[in-house]
Amino acid sequence: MKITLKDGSVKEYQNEMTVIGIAKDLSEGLARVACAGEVNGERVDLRTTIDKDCELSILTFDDKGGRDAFRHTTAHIMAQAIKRIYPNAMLSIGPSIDDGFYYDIEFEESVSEADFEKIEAEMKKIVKEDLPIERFTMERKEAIEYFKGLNEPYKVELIQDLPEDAELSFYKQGEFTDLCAGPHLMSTKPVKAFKLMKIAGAYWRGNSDNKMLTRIYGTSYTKASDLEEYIRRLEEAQKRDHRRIGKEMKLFMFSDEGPGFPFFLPKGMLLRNELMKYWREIHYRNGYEEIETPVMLNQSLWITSGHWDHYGENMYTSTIDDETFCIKPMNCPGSILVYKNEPRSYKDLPLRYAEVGLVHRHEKSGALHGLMRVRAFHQDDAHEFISMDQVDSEVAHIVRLINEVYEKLEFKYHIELSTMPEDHMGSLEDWEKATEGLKRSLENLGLEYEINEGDGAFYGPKIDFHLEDCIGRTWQCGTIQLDFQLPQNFDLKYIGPDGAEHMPVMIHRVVFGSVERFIGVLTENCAGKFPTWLSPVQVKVLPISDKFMDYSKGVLEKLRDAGIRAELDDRSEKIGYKIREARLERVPYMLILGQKEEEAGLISVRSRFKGDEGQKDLNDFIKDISEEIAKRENRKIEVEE
RNA sequence: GCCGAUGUGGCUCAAUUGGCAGAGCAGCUGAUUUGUAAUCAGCAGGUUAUCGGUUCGAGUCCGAUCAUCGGCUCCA
Repeated sequence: MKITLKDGSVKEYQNEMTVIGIAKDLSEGLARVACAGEVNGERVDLRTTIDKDCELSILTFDDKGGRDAFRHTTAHIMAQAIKRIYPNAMLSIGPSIDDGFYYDIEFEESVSEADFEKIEAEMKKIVKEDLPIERFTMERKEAIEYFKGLNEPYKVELIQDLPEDAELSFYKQGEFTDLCAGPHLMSTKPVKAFKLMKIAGAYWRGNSDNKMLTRIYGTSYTKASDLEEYIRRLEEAQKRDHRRIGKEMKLFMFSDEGPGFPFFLPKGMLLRNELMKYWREIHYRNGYEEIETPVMLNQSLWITSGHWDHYGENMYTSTIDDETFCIKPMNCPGSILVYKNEPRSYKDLPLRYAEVGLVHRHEKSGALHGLMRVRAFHQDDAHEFISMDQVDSEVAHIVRLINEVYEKLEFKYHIELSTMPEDHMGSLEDWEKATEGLKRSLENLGLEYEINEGDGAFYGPKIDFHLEDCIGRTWQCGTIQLDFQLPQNFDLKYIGPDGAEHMPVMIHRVVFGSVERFIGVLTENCAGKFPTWLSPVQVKVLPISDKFMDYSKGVLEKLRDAGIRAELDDRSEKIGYKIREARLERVPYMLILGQKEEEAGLISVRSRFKGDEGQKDLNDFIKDISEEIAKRENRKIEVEE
């Protein structure tokens, strides 16, 4: 048989071979680090026998497939350890994930992180026992009886839900056997470096009507040093947490009196206002007109829009003169009222109404997360009224706009297309038409996207833009939603070139999403070192001693006259101390002023980008920094921090 | 909302089996007048999240509530 390897070379063997056998034949070194194999694109065990021509890759920990096998084996080791300590624990599922693995387990007793130590100790023993891992299959009936006998109801349910003809594979290591598709390592021995990370509740099958199981997260590496490096990286990432930086830089705060309601502090307001100034410029340039609609509107409006039906329990309400008013959770009905305020013509389309609206949504207490998930936030919304044949060009127009903003701020993002949810309005036909329209637009633009089945808005499918936070969680920011429902509910019309009435299509879209969330992501992306144009304080003036205070005040005044956000550190402290503090405040530029500068009529510039930039003429500096700000440059940091 | 954890000056954290609530930083006052990541000294700052209980005695033990953190569910 002929085996085609990853590098394209072909190996020939007379007899059948196992994957590990071929690996050994290729090199002993490779065999030692091999975790799994991939035969014609399908992941297999190292113990799998190959008896015909195929393409084969040997997967190591450096390959995703190898890493998955390694972590999955670690999950089994953890489960085995847990069954030794808690014989009555019932196992459900335990997959590998991006940076480790987890196992969902029902415990009789309450287990907490305090128990990790003894579980890890037992895991160490299992690794040391060097248990060979064997794979075998069982008949469905036999398998069900087997797990019933072990009192593993979740396993029984998993088997029962598999198709009748599915092959049921099992992995056995020592006294422990688990239902598992594999692949797995050859033995427990290579799992040298592992750590249980956290414990959390997780609903069985991800359904909140089901029982909550205990999920234990862990991770593992082939070397202890890699595990340490991973933990160190996590700690580094935590320093970028926007909640921490927001506190350090005095950008925003929260109070027990308003859970989920952010307070913006002076420095945070400067940042937000700059961001919105930029937003208004690009929206004006892209043909948007800004409006503002009321924060509260009569409940009847929300009944017509469908929000009351689909979302009522998350809306804040108030009673005024015996009538119920709802605090808006979205801006769209307000925009619709503006649309209906006058007769519309096809010549008005696309009509783009932008609104930075303050919306309130009663998010569940457990869902709140810093600025990322709040109960009151500003949506940089726009509602567009277009004709059916403008869908493609308008979606492309918006995608380009979002892309421009994300690139300006150097964000990485991925796109998801979300389709019809169970709880929805409107006909299947409309949904298909809208979904196809969005797909077509993305494909015309040549953009990659994932499909997120059933995750659309109740009134239409959507394109979502997801940004990453400091520890790799993704947050939906930009979104483009196509809507045929609200125009119907509100009986929207425009007069076409044929003189007849037509119904417009609505697009709901945001670029930042929630301004608050966007600031959170932005903060974590740059670790608080905002580009100069967004920095709350752009220049800090630092006199060497009080003797140079007058000169420094003159410099400060000139900076401020030029529209630069500058502050003076007028404390009687040493220069090293003032520099240290300005750096902790993440101020991009420091001007150090002493005898030399005053005598020469110059300034000494120290920046976060290049460190000491030497002496300069103040007017030259103002010219340079003003240009950097006006162009909204993202100046690169060239010095070691 | 659910599971688990946490809550002590503005911030970061101490406080032995239940036994006098403490430190550093920040703040204030004074001295120092400083050349590129922390000058020195003094002062002030607390109903230990809130409410209740056990106890001679509670930051510590128990219960409830609130908030926060990590997940799960949810996110129109």
